[in-house]
Amino acid sequence: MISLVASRDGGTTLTEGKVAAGFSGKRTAELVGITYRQLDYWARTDLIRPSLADAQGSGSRRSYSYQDLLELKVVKTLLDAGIRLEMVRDVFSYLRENLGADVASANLVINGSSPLLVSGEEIIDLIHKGQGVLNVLPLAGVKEELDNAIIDLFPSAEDRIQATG
Amino acid sequence: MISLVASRDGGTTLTEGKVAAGFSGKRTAELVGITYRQLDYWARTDLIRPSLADAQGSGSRRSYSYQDLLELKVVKTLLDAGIRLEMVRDVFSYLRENLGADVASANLVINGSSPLLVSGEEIIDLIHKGQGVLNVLPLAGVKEELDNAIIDLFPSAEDRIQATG
DNA sequence: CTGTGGCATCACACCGACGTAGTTTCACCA
DNA sequence: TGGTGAAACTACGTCGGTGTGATGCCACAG
Repeated sequence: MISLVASRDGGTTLTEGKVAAGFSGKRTAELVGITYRQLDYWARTDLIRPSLADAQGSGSRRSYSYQDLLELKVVKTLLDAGIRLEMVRDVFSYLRENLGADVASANLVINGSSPLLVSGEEIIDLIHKGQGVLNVLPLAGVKEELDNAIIDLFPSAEDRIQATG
Repeated sequence: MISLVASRDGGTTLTEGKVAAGFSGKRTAELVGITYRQLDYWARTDLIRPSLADAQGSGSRRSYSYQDLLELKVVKTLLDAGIRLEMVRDVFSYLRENLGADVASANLVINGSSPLLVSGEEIIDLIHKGQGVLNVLPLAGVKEELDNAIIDLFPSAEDRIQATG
């Protein structure tokens, strides 16, 4: 399990120790590498909503958690791999129902519309018994890319990213 | 390498030994499990064209080879797995340029837009070094399903399907 | 307490990948 | 050697997933 203690949106200045409110919509899009329009569309259509503060009409602000960013990055990675958004929706709704929110390490394996979280060893079995298409995504790489993007934008926030699992 | 010696479209009757002209559009769609509209669209947009006889205007007939059916079934399987047609196009154009037409056994592995044909053992390496999404499709299963569909429609054609590799 | 920058929202357009319906034209059978 | 059924073609509609402004509105700075 991995968590970011503090982010750098809102807050009067770049004061150390300030626990910010999360990531704004625009910043989230930047960090994840998607357009604001995509982020907006995905929120409206219930793919991924900001867990810290949802929109409440014009002028309000969405606020995304670090966990949200991770999930968004997973979506983006799957899209880049040529997977349809519809399938991504199925995957996430399934994961949310059948697993905790700790979609963190391990590998995401998609077979049809029933995804799994498995270790590297277990994947081999799946391939040998493999019927149909197997989509394999190592989540560690996703986290790494995201953290690099964050550090790239906020160099001093480096120490705030802590590995707990 | 796997080849079907004779099919069962055209030809006066079900005469044994008759080497037919291939599979008609409608039959091809049935056997592969797609709609005629999809088959038509894919032909028009240069995804997969009938290699035995292309269309020559209204009233003409397309004629698909067994190899065509295999490729069409691969496309269908990838689509069912939630992969966008655009990615499928990239995969096939790459395979046609960098490999022979013997897209037969082995496993199809897609990493970005540069697919590979590898054995079961080699896949393990790819996963360990895995960056990004890996799409794995065992082609043996695809052929099996196609052959079953053909035998299902033409029971007496069973002996005409020969494995040569 | 108020002005305004920034964010959500809206309206419109667009493109790929088809579905549906109607039309044209050939291939094959009688 | 025709007729005709079936296959290719055309036209039009649709839906998801965006891009592109324009507009409305609130949160926060001052």
